[in-house]
Amino acid sequence: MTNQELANKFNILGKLLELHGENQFKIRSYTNAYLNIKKWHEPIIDLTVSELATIQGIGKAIQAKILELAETGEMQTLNRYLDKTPPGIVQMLSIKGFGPKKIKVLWEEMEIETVGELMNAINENRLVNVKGFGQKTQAALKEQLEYHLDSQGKLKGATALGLAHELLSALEKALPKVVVTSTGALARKCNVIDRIDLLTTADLAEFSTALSEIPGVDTADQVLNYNGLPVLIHKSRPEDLAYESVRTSSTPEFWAELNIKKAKYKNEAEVFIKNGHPYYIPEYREPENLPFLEDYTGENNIVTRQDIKGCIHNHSTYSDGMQTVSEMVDAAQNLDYEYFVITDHSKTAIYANGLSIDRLYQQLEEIRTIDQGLADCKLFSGIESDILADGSLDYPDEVLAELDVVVASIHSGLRMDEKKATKRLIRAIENPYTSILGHPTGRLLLSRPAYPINHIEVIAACAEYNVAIELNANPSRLDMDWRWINDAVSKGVYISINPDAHSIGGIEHTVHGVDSARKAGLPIAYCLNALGLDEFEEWLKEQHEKREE
DNA sequence: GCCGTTTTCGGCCCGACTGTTTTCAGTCG
Repeated sequence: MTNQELANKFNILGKLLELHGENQFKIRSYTNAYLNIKKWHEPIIDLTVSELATIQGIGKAIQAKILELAETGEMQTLNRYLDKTPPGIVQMLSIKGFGPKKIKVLWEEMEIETVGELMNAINENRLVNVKGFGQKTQAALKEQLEYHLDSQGKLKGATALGLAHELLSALEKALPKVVVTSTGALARKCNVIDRIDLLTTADLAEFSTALSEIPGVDTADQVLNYNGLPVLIHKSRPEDLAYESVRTSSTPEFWAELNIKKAKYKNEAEVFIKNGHPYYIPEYREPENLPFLEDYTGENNIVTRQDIKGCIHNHSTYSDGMQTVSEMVDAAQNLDYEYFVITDHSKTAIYANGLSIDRLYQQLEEIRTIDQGLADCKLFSGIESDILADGSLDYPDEVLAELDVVVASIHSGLRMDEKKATKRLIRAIENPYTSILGHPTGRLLLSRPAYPINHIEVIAACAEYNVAIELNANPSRLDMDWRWINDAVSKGVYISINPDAHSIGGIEHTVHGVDSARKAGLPIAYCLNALGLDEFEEWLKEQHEKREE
């Protein structure tokens, strides 16, 4: 059990207690335990009682519950509360903008116990008369609920890729002589996936038998699924494999545009070349790329993980990271990064232990000392500065001037219309201290929609003010969306593929960002952190000159 | 439920934002 999974148990327990009107401070204790467990630097589940006791906010009762989870995988207290709460109510707890207090009111006063009943009540305009609710709350809730329902049955790309990988390994073991590959949205490395597509030359009956014997595969519910994700099998004759591989991995719109003749081909590349196309990598086979086919630079010019030389936007224990600056940069050095940028949260991000000016200076000194001791990796200073409501940054200019890199991001006040959000972002982009615009739309895939922005205007502003745009590589964000990359590249804007790492393990989120960037065929030359150290320092010099103009 | 003691129980307590209120409650990052 990972710390995140363990922490989630206490988070849900806290929310359930709140639903059932328990003591506020008890609830706070569980919520504290959730926060502390989530960001602990080693696996909590392996710790002994005396080790657990050293963690702030973990007292006797919570120690016992962790031990119980370690031994049995269950927590009786949690089970008891789950038993006396309708599943629909538990489900509602995961809808953003809708907390235990509001759910409790609806449950007790309206006797709403399922998501369907909730949707009905909203559609019949019945929530506006409930105390504490009103027109706006009802409308916001409807929006969140629709997003929530739309997210059901879907997985983030990184999670689905992991699942598919397991399934393929098991299949290869069971059927060593036949070809099985993933195709469809998995092959395109989509950000969100709702189905596993497999392509095989196996006999279907034999394949189905092998499949049904793999743990996690369920055929009972009409639709074949693996751990809840539907599985679709595409059958190919061996001689059609290359053709079928391109066909099934392309979206129908992209495939139609290609006009491929049905014939025998040796491999995917031949399918494209013999039909007068460059080899389009699987990730790229999306309709949104059709208007930009002329800009396709070819497989060898598209960014890969190996091209990424620097690691920008990382957190440490100074704010909400799990590891120290020194531990983080050591890990980066082991991964052969040429440079590493620490950008902890700024002072407004109180929830994330954002840095006061004093602590920022303290960290700056530490960064400079550590950097002097590094042989193969350059450590830069930075900040992830909150963009405040009016678009200004979070520290005075003379403080920002001390830093190598400023990533400017919005973390609060997310409910904005397009006009307000665009204006707020552009004001931050115009700030001469801003070097990179962080996660431009604030989306959390499958959990929180993006706030709307006019991305054309935002990208144009980045071009004008020489600001790079982040592609946040956290699999929950992947923001900016890859669909906007073609426009950014055409305007000469650098894309920075940043892990937003909060732990050593988070550093390699970078691969998911690369997957997403490849969907737009991002050329290496337009990826900021594909620059080598010398070129990156040149770019920093430009950034700093901007400050003096 | 946790913490920190004046060692046996009282205090604990993000701030911004929003929408509902008419001074506050709920939710979020």
